Amino acid sequence: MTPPRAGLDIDSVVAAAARVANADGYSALTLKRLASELGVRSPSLYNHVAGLPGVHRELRVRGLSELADALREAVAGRSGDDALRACCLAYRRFAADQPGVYVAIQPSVHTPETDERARAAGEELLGVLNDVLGAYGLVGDDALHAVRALRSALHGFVLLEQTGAFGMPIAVDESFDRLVAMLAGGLSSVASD
Amino acid sequence: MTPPRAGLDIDSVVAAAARVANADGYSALTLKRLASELGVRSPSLYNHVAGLPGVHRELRVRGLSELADALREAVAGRSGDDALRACCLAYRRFAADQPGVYVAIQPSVHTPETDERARAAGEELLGVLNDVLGAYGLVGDDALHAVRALRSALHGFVLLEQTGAFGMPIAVDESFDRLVAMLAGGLSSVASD
DNA sequence: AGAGCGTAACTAATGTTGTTAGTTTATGGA
DNA sequence: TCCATAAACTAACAACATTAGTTACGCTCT
Repeated sequence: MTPPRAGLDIDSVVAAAARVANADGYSALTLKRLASELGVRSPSLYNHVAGLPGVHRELRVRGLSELADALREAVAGRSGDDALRACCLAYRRFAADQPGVYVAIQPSVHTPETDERARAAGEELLGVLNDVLGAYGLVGDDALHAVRALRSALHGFVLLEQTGAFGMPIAVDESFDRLVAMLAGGLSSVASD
Repeated sequence: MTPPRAGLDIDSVVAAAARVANADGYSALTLKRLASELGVRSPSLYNHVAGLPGVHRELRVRGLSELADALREAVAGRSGDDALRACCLAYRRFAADQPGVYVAIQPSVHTPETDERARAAGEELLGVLNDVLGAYGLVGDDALHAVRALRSALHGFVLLEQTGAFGMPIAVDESFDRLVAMLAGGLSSVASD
């Protein structure tokens, strides 16, 4: 029979979790579904991850890390408005390509941040954003507020788009372009004060 | 004994749902929890709402309507940047005061928009935002893109704040003020083109 | 090559939740 | 006062996560 020794490991489990979450939504990511995806019974997954919360944690860490990589790569060799724009596009593309993983990345209200790897990956991500804003000459509080504005705008747009809150998807690309332009303008005006 | 005729109706159920969601998070809103909150067994709730999905729908409709009211009230008698700022503050306050309801308001990816009342309440909300932006002289596509930018920024900020994604809550009020100022500036510059 | 051990898979069983079906009984209107 | 309606109940079932205990593959070491 097939079952004995399916050859799973953490990576293959997390990869399957990403597939399921991206295809059918984060809430469809159950152990049963994940197990069937891998040709295995659900208890077997406990040999590789710490239950469903463990799957969520692993997916979050992997997602944060991948997103940070994607942004870093998009920004490489650019600076100023050019870097900002590339960063924003890459951010949106990531969320569009991996909607389930993007949801998995988000911290939940009632679980502060217990995982060290997730914290580190989050720092990594913030670091990239800070580098992008560095070109605007923002330091101290200005940089803090700017990165919050950037994150808010990106996160909000991506989430609204993903949930279909914009209604008919008319000219969404154009809307995003204008949002990015508004951010660029806003950051420049703060920097020049 | 207490049980016979507890005197429930849809409103009391939805109100209890809001209490639970706000206090312990949206995911803590289970029928069991809700029933115990109301001094009743879970099947009894089916006399008033269509199961857990029904609770979610009702809470969403009520929340959208309340938010629209709050924004309309905040904006009343104001215009321009003044109205925009009041609107943003009210939006953020609503999310802070009723975090669980705010989550309930969001559409989910895999359920387009089947409820007519929710659709109407959503339109209502959009109407208020459009009115606020009306003062900037935005029409047609400009208005569409502007309202999307406004929603993105507000939604993103509120969600990041709510989930604690900003880390230490340092100067969050100041961050919000600057975001609103950036929006006001961005809208003015678009309008004057 | 064969024995032995670690580990990945399994089955069985439990607790929680959502849900349905069927039953009882309070309450308001004839 | 009686009865029809509706609001509560109990009982039972299905889906899921999880734990405990069992089986058997496959690598390593002689």
